[in-house]
Amino acid sequence: MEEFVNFFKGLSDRTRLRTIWLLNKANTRLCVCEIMDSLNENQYNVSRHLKVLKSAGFLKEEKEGRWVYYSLINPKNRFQELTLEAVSALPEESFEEISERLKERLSFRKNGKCVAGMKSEECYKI
Amino acid sequence: MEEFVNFFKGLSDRTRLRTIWLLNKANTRLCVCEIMDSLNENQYNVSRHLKVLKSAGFLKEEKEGRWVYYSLINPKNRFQELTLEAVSALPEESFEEISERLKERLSFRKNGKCVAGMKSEECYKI
DNA sequence: TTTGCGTATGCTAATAAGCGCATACATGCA
DNA sequence: TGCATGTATGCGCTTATTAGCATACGCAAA
Repeated sequence: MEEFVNFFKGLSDRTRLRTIWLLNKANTRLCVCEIMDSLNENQYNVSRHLKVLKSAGFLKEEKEGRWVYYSLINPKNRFQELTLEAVSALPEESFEEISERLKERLSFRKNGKCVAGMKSEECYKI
Repeated sequence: MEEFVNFFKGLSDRTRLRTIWLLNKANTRLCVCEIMDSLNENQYNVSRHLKVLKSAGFLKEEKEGRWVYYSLINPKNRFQELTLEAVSALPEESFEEISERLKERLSFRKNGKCVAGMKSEECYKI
């Protein structure tokens, strides 16, 4: 029971809901700095919310050098599956900004990997 | 956005998640005392959580004499629909107790209406 | 109109959640 | 080995959430 409550708790915060939406939209793993820039949130909060989402069973992480990539776990059951579908069904308009920024941010990848780092200003200066 | 977060917040509490599950299971409106007894929670907490759920957009209420009946609102969009489906997909075992007590409690209705009141002991003494 | 009963709510204390800041940790590179 | 950089986390503060208790509200029957 607590498990299910925690699953919903994961989505009960603006930053976390947007994070899940973003990862679902991206349909690929994202590193912390990419999420930061897409959501326009600072590093430590993104990192902390990612931790919450991970322990709630939404995410898995893959470390790669200095970078840590997060991605959605495949749903373990019908409950998780439907919950994530519900997030997918949220109106696109509510996430336009982060969607735009994600697209821009991903364009800086090289060979499918993040190379831009945290100094997002650098990216957008080019 | 806040609306969606609040929807998930509605399900982010044990009592509220069980309430929604119960109303969905019952497939009919339930009055506060029936929910109390089914969940084995006290009156003021049930009442308060119902208020939260109502303002989050889950429930509607119908007053009838001294009784107030709550029921699930028909989903307004695909998001709400899928979220409620997710709740339905939760494992039955986790809700066995409240399911049993609901069944028992509903058996005390007369003409489909609650007449037992809050003194649940009375019901079970018969 | 008084009393009983189902329901709602104000007050308070306890606990949890979230953020800002500083800093620690880890890894790649000079 | 030392430094730069991406990420994680401990601390303190503020705000939100929840439960317990007492009590108020609303309706109906006497």
